[in-house]
This record gives sequence, structure tokens and C-alpha cells, in this order.
Amino acid sequence: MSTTSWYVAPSNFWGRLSDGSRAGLSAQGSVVRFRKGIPIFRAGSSGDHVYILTEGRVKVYALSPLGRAVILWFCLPGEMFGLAEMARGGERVVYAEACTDVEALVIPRERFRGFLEGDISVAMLVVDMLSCRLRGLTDTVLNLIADDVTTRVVKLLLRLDQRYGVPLDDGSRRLDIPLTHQEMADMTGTTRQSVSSVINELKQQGLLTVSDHRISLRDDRCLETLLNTNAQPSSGDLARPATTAVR
Amino acid sequence: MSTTSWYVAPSNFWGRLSDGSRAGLSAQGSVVRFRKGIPIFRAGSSGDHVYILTEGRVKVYALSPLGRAVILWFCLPGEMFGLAEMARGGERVVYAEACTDVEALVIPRERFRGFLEGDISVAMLVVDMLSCRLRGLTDTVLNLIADDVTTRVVKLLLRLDQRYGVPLDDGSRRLDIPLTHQEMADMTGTTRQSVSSVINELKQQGLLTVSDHRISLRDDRCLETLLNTNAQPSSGDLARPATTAVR
DNA sequence: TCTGGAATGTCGGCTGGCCGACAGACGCCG
DNA sequence: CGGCGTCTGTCGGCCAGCCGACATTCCAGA
Repeated sequence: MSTTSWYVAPSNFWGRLSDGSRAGLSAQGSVVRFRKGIPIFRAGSSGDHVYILTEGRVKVYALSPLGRAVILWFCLPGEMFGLAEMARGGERVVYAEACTDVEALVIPRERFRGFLEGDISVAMLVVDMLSCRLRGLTDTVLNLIADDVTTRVVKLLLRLDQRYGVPLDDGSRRLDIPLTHQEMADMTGTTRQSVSSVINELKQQGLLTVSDHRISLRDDRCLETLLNTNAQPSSGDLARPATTAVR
Repeated sequence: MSTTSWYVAPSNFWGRLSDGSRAGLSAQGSVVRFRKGIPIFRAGSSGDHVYILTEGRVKVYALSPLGRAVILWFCLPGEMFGLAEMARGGERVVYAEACTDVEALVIPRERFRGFLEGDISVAMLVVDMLSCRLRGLTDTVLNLIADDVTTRVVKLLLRLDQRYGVPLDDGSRRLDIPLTHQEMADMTGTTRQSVSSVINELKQQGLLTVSDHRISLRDDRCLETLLNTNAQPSSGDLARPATTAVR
């Protein structure tokens, strides 16, 4: 765990920095290790640090008052987390927890901001990162509101494929992250049982296989075809026009 | 509509710029007017401009394949919209539409980025803006997954109050934005009928009144009290611990 | 090899909230 | 003043998906 990970995350913040910027940033904080399963920060704690993950995987999630978990995303090496409170500080609303042994560069919020002010290239990367994340979360919201459970799970699989998918010899793609049905449920706002049944349906249709808590997708784009098969507006309160009513 | 709006939005990007930055930014784009009801951009169009709203109100929303609308937010004077595609460009996923007559500074994405690179103070404001918006969207996601319809509507009212609420003489607060039940439904991922019934319940409990499509809240924090009254975990698949299982 | 905890498969009952339907009410415009 | 389109209130039927309750499988550790 002492050398830099061989794995390069898709939206790789750390890897896109210049050597100088990377060194400068490193000097702003300190490298901290967390054992698998350890909470890195909690909801309610003060959001006065930002984190750059150098090794391992981190789960970022929230807990509702009723104890329901909502997994927002998994942070990969090279990416940052703890950014949402960067502007104003204030209390965290989410938890971050080490899924594996983790190594992260931890920087006080104010020092990070100060550093950005002096290194425009890094600031621009942060802007890009935030803008991408905004876009992604927007998709999530649409997904939650507009889609039924089956669609949500299928879209989750497709998203996971983009992020964790590796091609296998036989043309299928393996999602290289171990997930329980409960976790998938927490990522899609549904229940373990529902995820179970959707996954099994897909399994029976031969669209995926599971081994060692990892899913492999048949790569024929079969899954995508499931998405657009059931689109037809209903017509009770008839379809609203896109324009705002003049009032 | 030719002078700057008297109204200052809560997270006021434009107003927080220095005079110099403001002038510089103005030179990057051009001021465009849109009549009430006119679409400013559509999903599917290329996201190669960003917008700074100087006058009026803009609705940012998406349409699901089934025609269901999802209103993400209303942009107020001084704020920016069209930022989600700033990093990578690509197609918009959302629509923006003028709720009132609108005046906006329209800047090509690349010129905006170029400007940011030369004016760190503006870049920092953009970072702050994005980070706040990220935080807000995160709340929305939690809201959607964890809360039932009544709670979602109540929380919507509280959010609207923060953003549009003005105190009245009698101690109540008026939400200074005209909304139909349909729009509130589209903001909370529910149906017009459900919003109707929730609003009426609240009305009957004396927690709010409506006139001219605008809602007034009794300011006793009565609404907040509704939120924490029903928190008790269920216990089928018993409450999961916050820690990841060791695997 | 045994044992216990976690993960998974599955089923039936229950219900929140969607859907369709329709009846006022409230403007707005000619 | 009359007519039309939009918005609001309300009801009953219906169903996707939640919930509880097992049984089973699959490790990891002793």
C-alpha cells in the first residue's frame, strides 16, 4: 500500500495534476491511513477538511432518521471526497467510510481554499470535478423520480459498468467491485428483496452472472435495450406542455 | 427591466463579483432577453454556453421519457445556470425556461473557462457555487429516498421559505413565488393530487394560507415540528450497522 | 469439522400513493 | 356577460413495491 495505486480512476483528479501542483498540495495536509470498516467522517461532524484518496475505496452515504442508508457514491483512488461543505463549512450530512484499507491526503478546508487561490490549474480541475458531479447527481434525481425499481437497478448496473467494468475474455464485462444486494438497494432507493428479484430475473434472462459478489454483464448492450421498451405517456391529467402557463 | 434588479438572490454570484470582474465577464458574452414562457435551452442541445441571470426567473427542469416533468430549481437574479455541462460540454439533460421576462448574460463555455483561468476570484466563487449546489442536490436525493410524500412537501415549503420567504406584518411568512400544485408535484416527485391533499391538510391545521397562487406560512416553526414526529426504525431485515461487513 | 453470522432466495399480505375521472372555481378574453 | 382554459378539490380502484417471515447457502474462524 506504500506505492501509488496502479489503478487510475476515470475522473482522476490527482493524476491530472502537474507534479508541482501535486507536491504543493501534499504540503498542505498529511497522509492518513484508515483500516477497512473505519468511519472517516460522520454526519454531524464539522466539514472542515477535504480528502484526496490515494489508495483504497471509500463509501459515501447518508442515514435517514429511520436508519435507512443511502449510498451516494464510492470514491476511487485519485478522486476527492468531502467537497460538499467546502464553500461554507458547516456540518456534514453524509458519512464516509473505508471499504478497504485506505490511504488519503487530508487537507484542512481553509488551507485547500488558500492553495486553490494560488494555483489556478488546480482550481479549474476542482471546478470540472464539481461540475461533473453535479451532472451525475442530477441524473440520479431524475432516475429516482422517473423510473421504476427495475429500471433503477438496470441503470445502476450500467453506471457501475462505466466505472468499474473490465472486459473479460469471453466478451462479457466484470464489475470489479464487491456489492451486496443491500448495498445496491441503498444505491437505488429500494429494498434488498426487490434488488434480489431484479437481479435474478436478469440472471435468468442470461444478461448477467454473479460470482464472488461481483457481477458480470453480457456485453451485447442487452441491458440498454431494456430501458427504452416501455415508454408511453399516461393521460389522466393530460400531458403538460413544456411551457409555463401565462399567469 | 433595463436597470439592475432591486432584488438580491441569497447566493448571489453576480453581486459578489468585484466591479472589475463584472466588467470583464460582461465582455465575454452578450446580454440576451427572453420573453416569459420561452425556452432558453433544451435537453439534447449542446451545452456550450453558461448563463448569468440578471433579471427575471428561470425554471430548470427535466422531462422523463414518459413526459413526467422534474423541476430541479428556479434560478434567481444574480445566479448562474447551465453549469453542469461546463466541464465536458456535451448534451444538456435539462431544460431552462423563462418563467417571467428574462434578461441574461450569455457566455460561451470556453470563453467562460478562459476567463476563470485569468481571474481566480471568480473561479473561487464558481467553486463555492458548485459546492453549495452539490450539497443541495444531495439533500434532494436523501429527501426523495427517505421521506414520504407529506414530508417531502413540507420540506419543500421550508426550502421555499428560505429562498423566497418574506416576513409579513402578522408574523407569518409569504413565499413570494407563484406555484401551481402541479409544479410543486414536479419539484417533489409526486402527483398533483397528492400535493393538493397535503396542502389542504396543512391549511386545515392552520399552518398555512393561500392567496393568488402564493403560500403564506405561520411562522411558529409549526411545520418543522411535523418533521421529527414519526421517526422509529422498522425491523424486518434488522437495522444494518454503519460499518461495512468484512469480506 | 463444526458453528455462527452474513448474504441470498422467496412468498404473501398490506398499503401508500398513483391513476383516472369528474365537478367546481377562478381568471382571462372577446 | 358568456365561454373557455387552467387550476383545484375529491373520490374510488388498483398495483408496485415495501414489509415481515422464513429457509437456505456461503463463508470465516475455531
